[in-house]
Amino acid sequence: MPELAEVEYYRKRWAPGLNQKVLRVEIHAAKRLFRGTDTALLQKTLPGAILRESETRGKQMVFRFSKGIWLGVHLGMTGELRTEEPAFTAGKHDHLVLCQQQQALVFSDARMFGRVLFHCGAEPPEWWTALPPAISSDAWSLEHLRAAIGKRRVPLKALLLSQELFPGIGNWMADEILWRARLHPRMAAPELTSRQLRTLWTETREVVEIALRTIAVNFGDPPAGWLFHVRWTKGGLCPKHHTPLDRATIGGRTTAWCPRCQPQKQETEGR
DNA sequence: GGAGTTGTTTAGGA
DNA sequence: TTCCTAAACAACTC
Repeated sequence: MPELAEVEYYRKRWAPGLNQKVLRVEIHAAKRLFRGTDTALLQKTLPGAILRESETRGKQMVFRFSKGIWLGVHLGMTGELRTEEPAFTAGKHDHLVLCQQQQALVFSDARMFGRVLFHCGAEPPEWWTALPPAISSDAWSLEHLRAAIGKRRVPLKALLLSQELFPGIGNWMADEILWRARLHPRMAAPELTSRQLRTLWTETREVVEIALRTIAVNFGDPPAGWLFHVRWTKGGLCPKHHTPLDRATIGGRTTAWCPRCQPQKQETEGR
């Protein structure tokens, strides 16, 4: 489910556990969610540690504890965070449970495309520091985007799904951005006029900003009139012109677009 | 029963 | 080497 705004929403669901000690850890250590993670160290170190703060970057979350502990969580396709009663016992898909006095912090993920990372030390782990600049940050400038895209020939849709370039963007947000920018998902970056590139940049930031204002707060829907509301429905219509949406697999993912707003052949739209 | 799912990673081809 | 694509991962819903 989660793209950046949903990730932010789930991060906050563990907020009740801030400044409280972890008493006990339940873990399905053999699951692939923990691939590459030192689960023995996690189980040994986390009890007694106090949850201090948390942060998201794109789809990646980090929870920082006392004792220099960094717990990374990626939700994959079906992951979610929630809290339960302190005496909660882990169910089939509850792969990590941090039991505290007031509540249990639960990470569950049915499909297990998610991931848990663990690091212990004064310095932040490489998996956190190496993340690209956030779309809402000053560093994610038009120049940054132009340079990062380079001459890449892949369809725009595939570019938008690349977490290096558009951290936190996923399938539905990519479609939303291209629809608002009036760009066909199969266009390639080198075909864009400088004006179209600027529009792509502007609309990316706009969609991210609005999504964080709406979805991240209470898991609400994006505003009315967004493609989001029609992109999966059979016979979905463009919110602007009520034109039937086109659909195809682009960049390996199901993509919906409006043939009228986003024509395959872009007319020269001036400079 | 088959197809499809808001995500990454990797093997292998061009 | 670099860039790109398709398949794989796994469980659930329609």
